[in-house]
Amino acid sequence: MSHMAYACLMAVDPDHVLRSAAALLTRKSTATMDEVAKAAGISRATLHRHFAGRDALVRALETLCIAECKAALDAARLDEGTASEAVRRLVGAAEPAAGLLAFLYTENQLFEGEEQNAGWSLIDDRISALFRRGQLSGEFRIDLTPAWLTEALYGLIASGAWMVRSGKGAPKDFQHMIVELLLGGALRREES
Amino acid sequence: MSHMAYACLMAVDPDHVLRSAAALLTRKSTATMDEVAKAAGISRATLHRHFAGRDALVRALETLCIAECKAALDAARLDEGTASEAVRRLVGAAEPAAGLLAFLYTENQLFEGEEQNAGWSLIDDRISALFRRGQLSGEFRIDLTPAWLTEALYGLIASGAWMVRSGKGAPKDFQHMIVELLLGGALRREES
DNA sequence: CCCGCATGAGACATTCATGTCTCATATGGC
DNA sequence: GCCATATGAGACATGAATGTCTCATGCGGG
Repeated sequence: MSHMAYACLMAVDPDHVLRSAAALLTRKSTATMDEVAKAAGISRATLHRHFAGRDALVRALETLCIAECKAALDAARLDEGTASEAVRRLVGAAEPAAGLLAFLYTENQLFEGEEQNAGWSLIDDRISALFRRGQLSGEFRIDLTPAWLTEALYGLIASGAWMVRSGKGAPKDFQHMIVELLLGGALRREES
Repeated sequence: MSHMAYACLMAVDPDHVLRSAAALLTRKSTATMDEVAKAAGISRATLHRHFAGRDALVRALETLCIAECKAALDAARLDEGTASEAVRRLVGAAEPAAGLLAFLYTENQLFEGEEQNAGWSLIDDRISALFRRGQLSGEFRIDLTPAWLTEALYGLIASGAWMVRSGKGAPKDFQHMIVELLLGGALRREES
C-alpha cells in the first residue's frame, strides 16, 4: 500500500523513509520510532534495519539537511550579483529545507555531544563569507558580525517555518518576510 | 549552602528551585529530574513533593517565564516615546529571561498539546500592539505584519541567547545585536 | 524537653521507548 | 517453478526515567 514508488521492488527506498520522517518530525518532534515507521508505511523492524536507532535516524536527517543546505547554497550562486540578491536567492532556495532545519535547530541533542557534524561549519563559513562580502562592498553595515548575521538567518528561517506551519503566515510570504526583515529591518526607509 | 534565604527555615524555597532548574535546563535541556534536584541542592523526593513531575516543572517554568516577560513588558514602558525606543527597552529588559525563553521556545511539547498557556497570547498581543503602533505612526514599514515581527523577535532573542551561551557573542552585545538587526536590518543605511 | 514536620536517602514498581530476536510471507530473479 | 532476500508482524528483553513508597534524621516551635 502506501506508495507505488517501489511497486515492482521489494526494497524500501531509504530516501523516501527519510523524507517521511522529516515531514513527521517537523510536525511532531517527539514522534517515536513506531510513528516514524507508520508514517513511512513500513514496519518498525524494517525501519530499524535501515537506521540502527533513533539517534542514527536523526543523524541521517542531519546529513540530509546538510546536503539540502549545500544544494541551496549552490543554487543561490552566492558570488553573483550583489550580496542582497544572493541572500534573497539563498532564502528562497532554502525554503524546502526550512522545516527540517527548524527541527534540527531545536534538536539540541546534536550539539550537546562532544562532536557535531563538520558539515555545519562549512555551511556557516559560506554564509558568513557572503555577509562579509556584503560588508566589504559597503552594502552591509559592519557593526553586526557575519557570525551574528548567520545565526540570525538560521533563527529567522526557523521562525518563518514555524509561522507557516502554524498557519499564521502564508508559504508565499516566507522568502519576503525573512529577507526583508533580515536586510531591511522593521524601520521604514526614507529612500522608498 | 547555596542561598541564605531559608537559613533559619527548613522549607525549600520553590522559587530558588525554579531558578536552578531554569539555569540547568537552559544549558542542558534533556536534564533528568535527578539532575534538576541535584542542581537545586535538594533530593529528588523533595523536588517531586513540590512539582508533581517533569511536566509540572516545565509548566511552572513556563509560568515563571511568562511572569518575567510581563515584568519586562512593564519595565519597558511600551507606550512611551517612539516605538523604536520601546523595542530597544524591551529587548534590554528581556535579556534576563532570554535563556529561559529560548529553552521554552524549543520545548515544543508545550505547543503540541491541546491547550497552551493563555499567558502567551497576552504577551504576544502587547508586543504586536507595539509594532502596530510603530506602523501607524509611520515609523515601521507596513509590509511586515506585527505577527511576523513578534515571531521574529522571539526567534532573534533565542538566537541571541544561543550566541551568548555558546560563547560566540558577548552578553554586552545582546541588546545591540538584536535591536539593530530587527529594526535596522543588515543593509547599510544612507543617512548614517 | 518533646512533638511536629519537612527533608534526605533509598527501595520499589511502573511505564515507555528502544533494541533484538524469530518466523511466516511474498516478491523477484534465475 | 524454485530459491534468495527483504519485509511484516509480533514476542521478548533491556534500560532509563518516572512516580510512589517507607523510614530515619534533624531542626524548630511550643
